[in-house]
Amino acid sequence: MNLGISTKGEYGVRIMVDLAHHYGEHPRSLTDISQAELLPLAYLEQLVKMLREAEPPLVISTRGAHGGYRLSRNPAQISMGEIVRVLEGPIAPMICATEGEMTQICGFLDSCKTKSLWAKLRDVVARTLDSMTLADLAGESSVAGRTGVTVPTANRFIALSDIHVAPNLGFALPSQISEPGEVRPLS
Amino acid sequence: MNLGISTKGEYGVRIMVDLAHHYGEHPRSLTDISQAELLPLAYLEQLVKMLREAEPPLVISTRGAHGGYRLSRNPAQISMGEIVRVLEGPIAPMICATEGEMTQICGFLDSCKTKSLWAKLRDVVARTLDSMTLADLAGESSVAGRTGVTVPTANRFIALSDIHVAPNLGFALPSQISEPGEVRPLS
DNA sequence: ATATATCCTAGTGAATTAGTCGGATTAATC
DNA sequence: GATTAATCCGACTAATTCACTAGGATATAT
Repeated sequence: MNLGISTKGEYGVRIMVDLAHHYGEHPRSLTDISQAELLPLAYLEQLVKMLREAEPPLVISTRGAHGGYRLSRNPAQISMGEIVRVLEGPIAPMICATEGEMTQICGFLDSCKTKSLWAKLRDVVARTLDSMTLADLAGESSVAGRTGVTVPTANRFIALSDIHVAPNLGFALPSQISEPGEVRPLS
Repeated sequence: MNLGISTKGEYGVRIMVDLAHHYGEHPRSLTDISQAELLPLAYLEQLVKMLREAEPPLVISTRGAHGGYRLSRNPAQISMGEIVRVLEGPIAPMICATEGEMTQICGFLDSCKTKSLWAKLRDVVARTLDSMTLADLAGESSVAGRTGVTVPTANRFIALSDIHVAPNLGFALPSQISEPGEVRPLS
């Protein structure tokens, strides 16, 4: 079981974590990222395209020499759920349990009693991903990963310009499982 | 995103739910199941083979005319996690986050900071699947059949619209999310 | 002008998926 | 004993997806 996370999702998340580490600096080139993460450059180009064309976009590009990519937002305001949805599509254990709409498709089948299982699975995954932000992941030191100790140094990367925004404390998530395209206004 | 649940897992679970529904009766043939569930018989044969050869086995077969399959245990003692693992393999978002052992493989890579995300995802999925039994899905207490005592069905199906269409759920999120959690040594 | 980037489309070998097919074996019933 | 109904078993396959690779066009700092 691979949980549906392909290299698209894996590499894409690593790109975003890398960019989060360099948030506020100059644009970071894919060449640098591919060397730092030991990932094929040409493949990353495809993935970063998805991140850039997402609505709303997750990264912003600068062309030409000394160009590259940077996050479109503060890392604390980019949830892992948003990233994964852009790269892997809507969270769905199977076709009849796609996020948002599944009530109808299998509804006529008595035999389809497994719906609630897949729905629960989907919701639990969605909530888990939506409850973590890029800042949570980027905040972990690599040493912590080696020792196995998880150090969730919460919410670094809060730029001064972002202070007026209410910080996301990671609880009481809106769990907006409805539409990936819709922006949560972070009320 | 398909969460790694292929038709193997989907059909296999439906076989098990079907068998749970006929628990205590005669062996149920795959022909009956395939007609009831509208699934290809020859394909189900492959899946039921996995269920039968699992250690410990999930179904027991009877050959010859009037033969078929029956559950090896009471539905309340078969967790959905056990079924899914048999059909889909160990629960793992990706290779470096396989159940049980993942501390080592990517540990040397500074870049691999996404481990905790996939580990959390894996744990939350495993916990969800392990917390549900066939009896929960079949919608009836299996004890009732054996003891003769009629047990009111406590675990009725939760309508999917209740789960994800409602704007807010009105209750606090389960503690599953916040806990980093260790892997449950699947029993 | 050159080097360094992003951008864009297309192709490709390997693997997986979701089955199908043909037949062998076993057991109940006529 | 023959027929029938079922489990068993291995191999084959079309289609799709995965994980890239190739080759260029365009944009920009130096």
